[in-house]
Amino acid sequence: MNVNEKDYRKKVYDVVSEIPAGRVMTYGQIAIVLGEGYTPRTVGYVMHAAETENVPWQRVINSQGACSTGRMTIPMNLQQELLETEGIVFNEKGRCDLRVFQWHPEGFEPEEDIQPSLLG
DNA sequence: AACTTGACGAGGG
DNA sequence: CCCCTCGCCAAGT
Repeated sequence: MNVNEKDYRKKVYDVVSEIPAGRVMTYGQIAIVLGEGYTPRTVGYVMHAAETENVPWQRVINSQGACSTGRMTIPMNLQQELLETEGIVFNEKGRCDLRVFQWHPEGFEPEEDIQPSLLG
């Protein structure tokens, strides 16, 4: 039997559902985790419908640490406000520090490249 | 079936 | 740093 075509989106929602409060993932990162067939753009395309799904859609932001919901149906400040409620800090340019807040699923942890001095 | 449109991202200037 | 260009691929027209 053929697999449900909606499975393409479901896989994205599954990953998003794993993001804990107070952490974020980027569109590109999710595309890498899901592998072939997924690109940052298609992940974004899936996410535009996520507001009606039962997933923490607000925890997905762009690679610069900023919210991309600007001109869409969602007010751009709503996403940021929700994340700030979870403890994420944004600077005056609307960007947060991914070195601090980015979530890495199991099996996708980064190498120890991070300089502790940068976190202070 | 062809063309356009994105909640994107890397790289060059 | 900011700005622009190009690649990416599902969906809508």
